[in-house]
Amino acid sequence: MTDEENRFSPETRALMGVFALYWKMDAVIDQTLLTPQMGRLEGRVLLQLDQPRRMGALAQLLLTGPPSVTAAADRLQNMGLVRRAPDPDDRRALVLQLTEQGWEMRRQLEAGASALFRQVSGLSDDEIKQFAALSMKIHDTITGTGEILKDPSQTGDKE
Amino acid sequence: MTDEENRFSPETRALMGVFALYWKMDAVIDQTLLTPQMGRLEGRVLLQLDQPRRMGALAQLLLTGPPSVTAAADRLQNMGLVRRAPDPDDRRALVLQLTEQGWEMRRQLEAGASALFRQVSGLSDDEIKQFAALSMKIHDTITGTGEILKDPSQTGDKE
DNA sequence: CATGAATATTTCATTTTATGAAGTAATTTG
DNA sequence: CAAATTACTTCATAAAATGAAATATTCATG
Repeated sequence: MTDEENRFSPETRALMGVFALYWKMDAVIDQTLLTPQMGRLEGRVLLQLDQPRRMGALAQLLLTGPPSVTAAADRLQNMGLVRRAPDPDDRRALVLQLTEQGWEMRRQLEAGASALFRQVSGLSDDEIKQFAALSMKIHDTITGTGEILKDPSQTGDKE
Repeated sequence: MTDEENRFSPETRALMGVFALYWKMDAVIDQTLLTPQMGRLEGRVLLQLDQPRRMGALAQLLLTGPPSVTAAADRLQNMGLVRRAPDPDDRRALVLQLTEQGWEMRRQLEAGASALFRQVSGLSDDEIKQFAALSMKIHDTITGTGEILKDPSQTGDKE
């Protein structure tokens, strides 16, 4: 770490790397890994579908509104990557699940992103492991709780 | 780390955390830290303006096209947060620099994001420092080189 | 030093994408 | 069983990204 960079707080330094990494990955993934008919949101939906999920659950996970999920699901369905199935527990609801082709696409996406991460991050295998451990901790905090903020209006309910 | 999560490669685990963190931060920042008239791109421009930068340099840093930077600069200028100044080295070029108000806004943004990071990451002070060190390494690899990819058509030139 | 090619930015038209309000169907409440 | 709520979709609208062309300046070259 250079002196230049020491003037930033640890939090800021953490964010600088995360943001740079995300934007770089996002741009390259969009250009190389995603088919032209597939936008960023569709990619994110694919990644969340490691298990069947309800449309509403996806909207909540992706921090977006139901109409966006509907649109993304439509496009993915047209590409044959996902299928809408009725939710046995609630006949209003639909679960989105990957087709065989969808799994293949998702696998490719994950593999491509992993390879890209190695290239772009420049970390050694050992550093990647360290980074992964901390990163996973963050992941669990975010997905596990969701209600970190003090303001109750921000804790997941949008309507 | 749970057994559940062990089935993912270190690279994937690294990315899961980074993506979750980014999306969460992005959403909350947009809702709370940015003024309504200010979009995500404007926020990113502000963060890059720790020093005056040319419009083109910003486009390259932000991985977007010149028209987007022009539009963002227009909006920020209308809010009184930035100023366009002629580049002494090249009369075609303009450098964008923060006004006093812009610095204040940027400071707020950085402080707000840092505080938010503490909350959502759930890491201890010590873990934050570790994470920051690795994260900064990634940051330097990305910003320092830019030409990591093998394919020459992807190494920064868009036209 | 004049001319053509390249570069920096902007403008404009177009397409994508996100957002909000209303609509339909099913569930829950009382 | 009626009213209120919830899940999803549709549609209209607003916001954002993208590409092509225009202007001004610089650079390369003969």
